[in-house]
Amino acid sequence: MKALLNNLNSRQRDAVKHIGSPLLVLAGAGSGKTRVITCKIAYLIQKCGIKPQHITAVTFTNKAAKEMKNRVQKLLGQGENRGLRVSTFHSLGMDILRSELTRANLKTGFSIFDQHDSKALIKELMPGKMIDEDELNRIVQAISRWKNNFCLPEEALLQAGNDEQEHIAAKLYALYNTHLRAYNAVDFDDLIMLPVMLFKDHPAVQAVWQQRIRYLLVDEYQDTNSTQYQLVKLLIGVRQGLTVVGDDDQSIYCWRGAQPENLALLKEDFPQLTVIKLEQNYRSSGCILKAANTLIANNSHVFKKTLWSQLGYGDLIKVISAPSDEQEAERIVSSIVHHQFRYRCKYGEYAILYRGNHQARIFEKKLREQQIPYYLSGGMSFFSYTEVKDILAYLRLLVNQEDDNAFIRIVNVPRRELGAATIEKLARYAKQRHISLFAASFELGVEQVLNTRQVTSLRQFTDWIIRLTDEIQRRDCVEVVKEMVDVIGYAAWLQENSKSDYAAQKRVENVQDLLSWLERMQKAEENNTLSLADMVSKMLIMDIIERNNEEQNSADQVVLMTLHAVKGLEFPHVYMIGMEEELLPHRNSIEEENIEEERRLCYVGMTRAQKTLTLSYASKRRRYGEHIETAPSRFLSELPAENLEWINKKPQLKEEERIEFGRAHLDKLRTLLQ
DNA sequence: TCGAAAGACTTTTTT
DNA sequence: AGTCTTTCGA
Repeated sequence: MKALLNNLNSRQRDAVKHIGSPLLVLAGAGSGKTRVITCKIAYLIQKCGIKPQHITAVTFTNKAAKEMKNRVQKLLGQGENRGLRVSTFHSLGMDILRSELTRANLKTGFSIFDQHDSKALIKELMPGKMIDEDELNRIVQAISRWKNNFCLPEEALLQAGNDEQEHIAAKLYALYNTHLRAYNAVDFDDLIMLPVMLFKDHPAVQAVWQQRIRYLLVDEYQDTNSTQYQLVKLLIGVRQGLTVVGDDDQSIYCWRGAQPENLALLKEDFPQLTVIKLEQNYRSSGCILKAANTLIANNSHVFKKTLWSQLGYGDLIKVISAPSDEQEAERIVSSIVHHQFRYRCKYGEYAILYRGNHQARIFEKKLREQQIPYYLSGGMSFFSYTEVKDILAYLRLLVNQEDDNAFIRIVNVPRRELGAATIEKLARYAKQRHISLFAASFELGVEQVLNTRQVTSLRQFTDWIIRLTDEIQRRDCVEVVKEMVDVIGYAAWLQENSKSDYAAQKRVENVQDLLSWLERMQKAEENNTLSLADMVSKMLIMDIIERNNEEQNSADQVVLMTLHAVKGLEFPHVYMIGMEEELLPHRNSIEEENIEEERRLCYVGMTRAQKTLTLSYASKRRRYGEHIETAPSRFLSELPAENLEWINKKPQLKEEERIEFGRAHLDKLRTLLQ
């Protein structure tokens, strides 16, 4: 215990020991916030006698949750963390819903729709044949925004007023929700919103959960949306057991409803709130930290804070320019090769960071040419592979036969002579009778709509599914699932439908990964009580790829990642590429005049670096196949010149650009002198 | 109903 | 440039 606290600085220690009232920890980048949270959990258990099952820590990503769990385990003795809940907001929401199915208006095995499913459903519901993709996206976003702001369809309709587009979206919102419920399904946003509704409607249920969670810790608080904050408030009630940790400078998720204002709002909602700032940075060299501070000083702030570091000044920040995106990649890769050779570093110490996923492609190519091992993060989620979605759709249907989306997805995969035309007819019939496609297949009425052959194939399929659901009850469900994959001949189907043998093999592997993950999940559960339904829902909100990360993390590979995905991580040597106007800041953000979030994104990237930081840009870039002239990012000119080292000579600026560049510097000097 | 080939569209970030 | 979609012919 002593050792536990001795490893902390005084501010961190205050944060850990503060129990009496709600606490807000404003933790700058690299100031040891995860350490504070994990130590606090250990402290609550060991020193305050709070049982682990009464403590819940909430994070935003499964990765962060996992990391936190591991670190707590290391601090505590064997078995001392039994019952401790460290989860994402979404899986906490799911647990709440599962504990109160009936009152939440759900049935066992409810499906979780991801964006793809949701989008497909909304598309179905949109009137008119001509569907404008932009409009669809707008509506999907609008609905998500409403759910994130805890705005019910009725309110949305009222708010829409005379705005025709909003009105249409609000109407669809209501319709979409009705259909979700009919499918016994919820979407991602519902996982937060429905628990809030549940608590509001049933104080008794709320009380149960308040008993269950006596101390709540929330990580990355600046990323919470309104609905999530409401959930936090409902869980806390009048009790004071709350610690939230956040950093308004690292708020980069406003576009999906995050409200960094929630940090300031805490002060109003909890008048007894204590605020502790963590400003000592343990990560980056002085030079990097100073530059990052200067950059972020250009943003407006509610909470002032200045990071400082006891680490040495370190190397200057390198700026590399290149005539084209291709050469940019070449220069960066060769810079890594040289550095790695000269200083005997591991490849795993380097990270290449960028704004958009597509930027990785060219770097992949160059790294492969040089035979440098790399790890590409993000891009494709494991669950977005068609083969994974297919098998998952089978599982969803086994668990929840009302899930029409799952039904449509796999009814003819592999081929069962039940093509689009047949399903179309079935769907029309089901709609008229207000029942699911699955249920419709058993009705006598379908025999009028479909021909004999179609009916036979259809019933063959649905009967088979029924038999399987029955078997799952009686036998080891993972075994049944494995057999099912064999029976449908899925591997052969993949072989036929892949472009190359290699691709087919990869896809078969993915399916096997999915199955072995199911198996592991089943075994991990103590008394083997996990039903298939539980496993499917768990799986849908957890990304398997994150599980494999562990192996990948320990492998010695250069990391390629988006600036969003890199939050929370650190690397000895960081390369930020594509430091150009229209890219960082992104052109859409420039249009929306949302430069501050882009600046924070840049700040997050810079503060990942421990020893060296290299920024690069190209003056010509390929976009949609054509060459575009680009300009260096304004953020480069916001950095203090004395912290930068231009590797290639500064590109010739046009006269007006040079004046602009100089003016920016003068402005900065002036503000510094004030 | 299915496959090949032309054509359209893409790039913001993700639980 | 690369990927996903639509179209046309069998």
